[in-house]
Amino acid sequence: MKPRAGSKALIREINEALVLDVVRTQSPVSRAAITVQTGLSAASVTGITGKLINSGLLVETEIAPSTGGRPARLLELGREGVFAAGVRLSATEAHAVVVDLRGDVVATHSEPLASTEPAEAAAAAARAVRAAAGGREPRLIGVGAAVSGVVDQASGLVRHSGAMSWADIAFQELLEEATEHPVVIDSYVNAYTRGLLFDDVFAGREMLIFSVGTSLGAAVVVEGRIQRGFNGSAGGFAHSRAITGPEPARPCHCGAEDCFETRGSLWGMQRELERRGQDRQLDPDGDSALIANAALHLGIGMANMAKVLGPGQVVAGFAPEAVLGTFAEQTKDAFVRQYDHANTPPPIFDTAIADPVALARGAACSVLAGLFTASPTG
Amino acid sequence: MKPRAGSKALIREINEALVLDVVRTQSPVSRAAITVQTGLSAASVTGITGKLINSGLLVETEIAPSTGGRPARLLELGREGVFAAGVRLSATEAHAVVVDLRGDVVATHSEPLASTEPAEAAAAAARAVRAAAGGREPRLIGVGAAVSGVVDQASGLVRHSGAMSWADIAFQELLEEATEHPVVIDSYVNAYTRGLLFDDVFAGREMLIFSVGTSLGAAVVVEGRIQRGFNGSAGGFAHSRAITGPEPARPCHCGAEDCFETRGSLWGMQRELERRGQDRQLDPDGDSALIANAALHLGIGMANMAKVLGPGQVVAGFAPEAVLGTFAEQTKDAFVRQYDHANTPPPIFDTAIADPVALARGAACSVLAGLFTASPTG
DNA sequence: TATCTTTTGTCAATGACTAAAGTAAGTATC
DNA sequence: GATACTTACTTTAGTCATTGACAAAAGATA
Repeated sequence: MKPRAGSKALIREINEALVLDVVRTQSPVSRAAITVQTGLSAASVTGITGKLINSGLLVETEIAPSTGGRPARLLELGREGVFAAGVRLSATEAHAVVVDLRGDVVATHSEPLASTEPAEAAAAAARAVRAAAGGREPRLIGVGAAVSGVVDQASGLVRHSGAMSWADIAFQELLEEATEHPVVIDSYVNAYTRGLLFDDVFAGREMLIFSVGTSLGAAVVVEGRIQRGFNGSAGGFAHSRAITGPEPARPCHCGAEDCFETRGSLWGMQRELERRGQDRQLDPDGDSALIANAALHLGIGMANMAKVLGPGQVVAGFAPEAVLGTFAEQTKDAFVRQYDHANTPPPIFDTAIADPVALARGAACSVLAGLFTASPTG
Repeated sequence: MKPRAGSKALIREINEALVLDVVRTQSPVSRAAITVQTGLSAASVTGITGKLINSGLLVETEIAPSTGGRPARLLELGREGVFAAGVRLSATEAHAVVVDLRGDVVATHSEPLASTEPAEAAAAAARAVRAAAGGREPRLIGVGAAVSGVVDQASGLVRHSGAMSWADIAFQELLEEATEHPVVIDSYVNAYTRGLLFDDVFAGREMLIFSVGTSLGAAVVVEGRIQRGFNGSAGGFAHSRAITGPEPARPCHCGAEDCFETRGSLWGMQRELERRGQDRQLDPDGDSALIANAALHLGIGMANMAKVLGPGQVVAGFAPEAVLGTFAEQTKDAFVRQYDHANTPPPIFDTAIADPVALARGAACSVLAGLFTASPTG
């Protein structure tokens, strides 16, 4: 991100974002409290909140009981002023949600994909967004899209997506033309992370988020910002090498052997079943040994990555199809055992479900995040 | 880092830093060029450079040949306006350097340590700084310190240092009292990285820096900023688990087994010699197999970490005592072979020498960096 | 010499902030 | 019930960094 010169406009942007963020996290809140929290003068807060109320981003709701003087007039984020949309794109459907300024989902719509051809995918995504938005479309400030694969958000390119069979597709531009709204694209796991960051429970400043499903993904949050790395390729722990011991090596679709993806993903487990000559679906009960082995490798891999970055919190989001008996619990156990050896305290480890709505909502939250942080999106 | 409200002072800081950084990277440069580069108006550039010249941070040097109009009056960083000091602290000595605004070393001084007791270490460091600074001491804007171990720069605490036998020492405060200057502390590898970032050759925005010596260290640079992680514990790849195959497990001083530090560090190699009953120094020729094995593990570990973060550039800084035959070259070979499997292009891999002066200079550059970046030090 | 080009400096206007004073709307006290 | 006190918000006047417009400087060009 190229540095930007300071100007009065920048001051305003910073302070508006600051005020909005205080209201977001402490809603409902008085102007006096905003003054204290932001360090701005009371006069500035009056001016800034006035402008934000005019544009519908803030609303005055109740009047607080007096604490000995004039009672405070409490402010909250406006639920009707602006909206953001998010789409989660898979090979078969586009799942759209619309959220209000608070990140609450107010509408959803799902649209089938005729093909994974980029233009058709963008058209289907646009139809889904339009249907979900309905009469709110003029108040949409942008559309976020969660795409499977390696996504370079800065350039708007999908570098590589196995599920869609894409390579270097300018999907941001395609979707902007189809929806006629500003678009932000991101990978599944980064979109999911955005959603987590928007909620207070997971709003840690140093977090590591894993997505576990057909493939594996990881997102890195440092100082409250998602790190994307060179060309958006950060978090690619799926193709780090797992520690395998005496078991036979497993070839990975990437060309290497024994990547974590061959051990811990649904793809890897299914592949192992095939190798054993069993052409059937994974069975949580019958394949418990296979699942336990996957969980072990996943947990160890996650712990190794966690030790590199030292996050305060680790979240493992399991896709609905990856909820297999005690897979998640076993992964957590393996993580805790492996991390235990280090002399730094282990991070909090949470497991969660990463379903299509969570991904689409996360993508929408990427759009909202622009309002609450002044510096370029993080 | 808590968000800070926008104000005229902040704008000034941002723009002064912006101007200084343009001059730093493109010196010598005209005001007109600064106008283009920063996006500021010519009027602002006149005002800002005027103030910076007054305080000695900039100097007007030559006059450029005319390109058809009034010739430009070129600006450079002042060599005499301000200075920064850096100290590299080991168990036996404090090595201080003083650098000018351009990061060039103008003086060095080394002072022995009577003991590793924190107050004595701070006193020795202060003596070294004072001796190196001499008459420039009033123009010192701060002192940077590079300490072995896990350092939490934000709180100024050395969390853990094996070499010094420290745990949770408020060394920043001690050194501020001893030197009567503002102090920034950092780990060896982060300080070294600072120095690299100050030079154009290594000023990549996505880099991974490793230090290889008695112990191992890693620094993560994302978007041009050093990432410290939770409690400053980022980059701790030394105690990730190495992939070992059929060899016997090696216990690590941290309590775990087969950490990279047991394989790739001088400590690990020396320890392995002892295990074999050979109580002698490592021999580059006689122990070439041991060294080759260490290089292999190092290279693989570095490549795995690189794949997680996707840097554009990887630098391995070898301490002078870790220059052992072709150790560095073999490490690079192992890195390239391991990375080759991934479907992302491999980063540029450089090896370099990380000697005491490089570390001390890097620490000094941490201090200078505050002048060239407006946001809190990164 | 006159004109053009490029760089640098000056000045009034803009606007975002702050301090200080004022207004609003309650509670506490006699 | 009148007065004083508290707390919350608003208004006013003043400060200051940036900007656009213009002026001045200094050499090239014809």
